[in-house]
Amino acid sequence: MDRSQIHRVSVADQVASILRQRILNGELLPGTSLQEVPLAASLGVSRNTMREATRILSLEGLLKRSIHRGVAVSQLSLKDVKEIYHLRRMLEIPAILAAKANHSDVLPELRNALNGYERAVREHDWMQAVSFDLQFHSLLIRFHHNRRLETFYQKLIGEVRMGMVLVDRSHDHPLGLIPVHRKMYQLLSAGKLKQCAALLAQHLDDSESRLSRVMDRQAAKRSTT
Amino acid sequence: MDRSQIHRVSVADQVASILRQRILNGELLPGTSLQEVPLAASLGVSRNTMREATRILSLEGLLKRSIHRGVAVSQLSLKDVKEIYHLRRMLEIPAILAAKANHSDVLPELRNALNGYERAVREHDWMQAVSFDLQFHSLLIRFHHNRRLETFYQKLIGEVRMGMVLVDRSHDHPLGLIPVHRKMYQLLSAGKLKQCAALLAQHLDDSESRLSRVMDRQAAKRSTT
DNA sequence: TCCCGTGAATTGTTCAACACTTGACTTATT
DNA sequence: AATAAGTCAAGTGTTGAACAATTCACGGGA
Repeated sequence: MDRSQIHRVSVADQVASILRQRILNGELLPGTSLQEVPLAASLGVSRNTMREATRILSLEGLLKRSIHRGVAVSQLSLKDVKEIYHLRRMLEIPAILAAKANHSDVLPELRNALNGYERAVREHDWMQAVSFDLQFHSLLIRFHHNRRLETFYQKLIGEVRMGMVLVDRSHDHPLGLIPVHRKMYQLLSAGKLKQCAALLAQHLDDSESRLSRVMDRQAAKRSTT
Repeated sequence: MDRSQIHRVSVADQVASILRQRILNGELLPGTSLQEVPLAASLGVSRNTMREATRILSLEGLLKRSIHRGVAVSQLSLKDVKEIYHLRRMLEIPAILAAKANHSDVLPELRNALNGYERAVREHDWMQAVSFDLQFHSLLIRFHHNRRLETFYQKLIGEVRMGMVLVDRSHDHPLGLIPVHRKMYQLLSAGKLKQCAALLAQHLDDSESRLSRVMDRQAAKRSTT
């Protein structure tokens, strides 16, 4: 076997990563059900390994496991969106307010995410724009300096992303929102934390209603099918 | 095999529950390493099932998995305690402040936990006192009305508990803290949310320093062994 | 139409084998 | 004696095949 690169991680973890990526990229749409045998075969791993991988993803919330009925890509409901954005507000806004000048090591990374975001929007690369958008927000959470919080938030972001990639299909590109991130970055680096927090709150409201609209449309489409 | 009880849940989940309970009860102390074969045999399940179970618990943070070196019960470091209590403050205090009279369905349950706690303390049943204490705090989180938050918080509480059961061995029973929960309950049901929040903040500080002390002692003991 | 067997398909679980790592122990070299 | 290299057993990682248990769709009978 090849295995050129160092495999410090187990095959099960690698399989989980591959599936995670497919889900977050929108290759596997919410509701898609996954069958163990064909999927394991297609990736060249055993069924047991595939089961470990799906176990991981179901604990992350990306897959939903129904006993004796297999796993399927999770579907966000409107209630889920509400819950997630409640949490985003609860976590991101205090993060901004906790951003002291002393730990400004995050700023360059925010700058980076911002640049990537703006470039992606210019090039109409929606998927990448989503990536950088969410990366920007993840970086904000870093101001809390709390590893557990970061992994929890990352899980939330994964769920959000699962919904956001559907926006592409809804032709509802929020191109008008481009300047918000830039503005937030400017306020943040100027130390105007309260203003930045206010802007963020507003931005999250926008984002939530946009995502809700998409989920609603999806739900309607499903019920007619 | 017996299997009298209804198994709506998979065996792997049941095994995970059993191990979780053992860890949270202090039967399996932090640092204990678990071997797949004997453990699986002792519970009468296959190695694969045991692996799924340990996978679950390691994603919950109760077990730590080192590739090719097996799993061990997680050890809380002082940094972990700090992180966890940072989060507890961040989540519990706003929960209190969000406690409106309109959803007071939690109050009776709080009352219940309170009674159980006080009884356990009177009877010097430390383990049960810890259970009711943590249940009380978990109920506070319910004021957020957010399922994701509750499961996340539950994970944190699991980690806290893993440390708290060590207190028993340290002979550091915080019996002087008995009235705090009662007082918090009274303030809460009287609608004096700000006062309650302030008391909670203080209580969390106490709790954190007590736990830190225990972890410190444990770490010292480990280094001399 | 409704209810109930029946059976194929799929998941849940077990078992046995082999591959790969690790850590301790042994041996060789200086 | 100290250190490095080699050896080996124990344990985890992964596989493949088998069987058990459950679900769901299908079709026969009241």
